[in-house]
Amino acid sequence: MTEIRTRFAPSPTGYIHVGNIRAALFPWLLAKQKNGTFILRIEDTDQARFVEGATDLIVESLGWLGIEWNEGYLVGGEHGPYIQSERTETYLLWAQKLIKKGLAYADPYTSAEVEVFRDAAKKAKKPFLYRDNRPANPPVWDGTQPLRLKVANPKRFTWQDPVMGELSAGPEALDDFILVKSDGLPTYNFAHIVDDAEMGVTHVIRGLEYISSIPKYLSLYEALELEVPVLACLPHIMAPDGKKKLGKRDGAKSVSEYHEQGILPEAMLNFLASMGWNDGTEQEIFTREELIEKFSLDRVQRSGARFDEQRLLWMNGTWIRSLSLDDLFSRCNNYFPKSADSADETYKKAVLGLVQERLKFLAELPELTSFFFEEPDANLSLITDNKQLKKLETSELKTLLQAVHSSLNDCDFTAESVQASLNALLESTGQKPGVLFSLVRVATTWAPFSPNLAESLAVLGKETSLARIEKASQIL
RNA sequence: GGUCUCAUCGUCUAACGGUUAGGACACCAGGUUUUCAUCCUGGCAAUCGGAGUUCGAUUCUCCGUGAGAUCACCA
Repeated sequence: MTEIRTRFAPSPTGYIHVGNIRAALFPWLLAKQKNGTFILRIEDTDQARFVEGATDLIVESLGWLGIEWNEGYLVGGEHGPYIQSERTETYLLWAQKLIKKGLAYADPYTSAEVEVFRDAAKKAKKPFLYRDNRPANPPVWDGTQPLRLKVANPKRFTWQDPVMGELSAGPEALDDFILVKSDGLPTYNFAHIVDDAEMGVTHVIRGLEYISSIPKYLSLYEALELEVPVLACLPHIMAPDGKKKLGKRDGAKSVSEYHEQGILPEAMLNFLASMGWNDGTEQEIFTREELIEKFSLDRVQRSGARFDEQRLLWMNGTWIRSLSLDDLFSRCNNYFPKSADSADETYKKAVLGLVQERLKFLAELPELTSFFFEEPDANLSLITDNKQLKKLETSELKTLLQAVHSSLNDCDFTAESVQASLNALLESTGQKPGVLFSLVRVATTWAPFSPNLAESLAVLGKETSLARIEKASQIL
């Protein structure tokens, strides 16, 4: 059996957004599953769109998700270099082969002249094909003109896509496209085919936007006499609101933005994979090992899927809850509120333990926990708007708080003993839990919602809890 | 417009041609001595339309319709 070799070949034109990261995920899963090789290749033949630092961003995003490559950019390999701008000699070699065979020729026209052809075709209501205007006697290519493929016999191509099934397109889809630009650099159309062949790529997996160009690639493979790898197209991820392909213009977030928000890489991987793929069972949560084990191209969905952030958040929440406290804590370094900087680790862990089950993403840690680390500002509307507390007179509230204070004063402040004291107060004051517990909660946290009361007080400690209750009874 | 592709709850999806069309997210209601969350229970909700093949069609075929992609010296 031949080794499976897949690749991700991004262009360094900006950040990687969540709409196109699957073009890395799926080929990586396949390579991992088959003990094959996953290659990272940088496609930087468009100088105009090159963005400084974009490559680092790509590397960082892949690294965060744990999509590691064992050949290619930075790690090297037998088929390098893995940056297209460093491979121009190779492309020129292949271009010369085509010229010798009479299958490539210099384009003598300026882009303005080509534009005239295009307009003429439009006026005649015919689709524009460059090959209809092919020059009879093209000049010798000197490298300053674009080099075009000569499609010798336009025909219908039929091919097998593991995701989409049998695909075909007629000769109208074929044209004399540009192989080498007048700047001497190859086009994507040319370079990626040469590279995939030289690098021994067996499965080309990419977004659906390439599907219309595949007949062109097929004609080039034929001209180059190269074996055609498996060509698979992945359906688009659509914008959450619209029905368009998710792109940066529709506000597609970068992978690193989700990283910063505190989405777990496990959740992101799980979510991305389960958009457009499932194993046929009712399983929703997959570990990365399970994904590697179970993934298959023929179970990839054929239609586009909308990016549903709520579902991502749900999935992230379940992943957060599945982590051990220590593991979760190790990931929260940059997410605790500023006021927690001076707090000790044991305390921070205890706080984290209280909110673990309600955390949907790490960046919401401050709003959930700040009152554990700093004195909260009193917000009396929490009492006046509370459907239980607003029924009581201020004096009654004060009396209650004083009762709580003195009762808790005799308590050793484990969660159990705090609960026991509060329960006893329910008896002695004759108040309903809805009143008493809400009051204590507000007085100690001044937050619209907070974790389990007894546990919160236990973590807060006797001194702080009593001081806050005391202070609250003065403010009222 | 040409070419190509797709089509099941609001969303993500399952269903050898035979199921009361299943699950999950979201939403709604109830329960877990207070809030938010978790957890549990229940509820709402779908096969784009029309022909054909078949005893039987979400599934196969055709025609519509809708949606998307692509038609660059971008990838």
